[in-house]
Amino acid sequence: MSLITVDPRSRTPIYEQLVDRVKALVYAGDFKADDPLPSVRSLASELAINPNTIQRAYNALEAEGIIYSLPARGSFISGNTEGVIESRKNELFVALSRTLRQLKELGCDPEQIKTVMDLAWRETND
Amino acid sequence: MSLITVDPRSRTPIYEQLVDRVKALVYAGDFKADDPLPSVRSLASELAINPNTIQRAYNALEAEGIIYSLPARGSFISGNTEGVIESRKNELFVALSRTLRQLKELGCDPEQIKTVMDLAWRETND
DNA sequence: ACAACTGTATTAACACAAATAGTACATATG
DNA sequence: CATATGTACTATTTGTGTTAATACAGTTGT
Repeated sequence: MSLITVDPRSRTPIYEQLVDRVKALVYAGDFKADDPLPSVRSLASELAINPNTIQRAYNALEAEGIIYSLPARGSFISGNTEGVIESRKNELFVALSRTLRQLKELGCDPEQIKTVMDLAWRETND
Repeated sequence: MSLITVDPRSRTPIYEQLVDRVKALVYAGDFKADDPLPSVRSLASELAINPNTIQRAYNALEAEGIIYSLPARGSFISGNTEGVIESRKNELFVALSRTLRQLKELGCDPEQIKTVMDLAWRETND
């Protein structure tokens, strides 16, 4: 059974869910450099999805540098997961800054923000 | 000329853009309690958009409690902009917490996060 | 009273993207 | 050689967003 799952009832396109799922597995460390992905056909069969949809997702992932595909060989996680994760951190920093700016625009109390953030930080500590 | 604008070339649905735009105007204080919105027909004419699309956006806004509509009278900003803005703050706090949690999961340095946040906070000060 | 405007409702048609279905090719693997 | 791989292509279906054209009931201002 593959780690890759999908919700057919979601409003977000299946191929996009696949992209997000693979990314998440890379971020979580469940997928490491040069790990093999399920073949287009086997994953399609397992998820009861058309192979074309799987390939579309793999194409998008390859375009983003998350995976690479070798004809007649298979598809594999990028050898540079380090860079992929670094890019992700950058995205999150941008999101963080934007959210803070929006809170400030709403005239939110800086003390409250600090409190919430400290709480969120400790919330899920090991 | 109305404050409400739309980008026809965007991939996000027009009615959704309208919803987001009205919300943003409420958050920014440009729209206040019981302010009148453009009529369905006039806004449709001004933006060169079908009236049905405008009404769909207004329906969504009413369902969210952002506006209210009176048949034969017009559509107006909710009398409770305070609660609307408070809800928005809540959304932003949730987003903030989630982003922080994701950064932590990526093993990001807490010092770096603090630095970026302090920078983002001062970035757009008056 | 009346013309002009309001929100609302309905039905039909069109456009586009997502997804499916089916087939085919070239290549690697054991 | 049989099997599995990524890739390519066309056709079709499906759902959603958008437009189009009316229509109704109620208010507003003159």
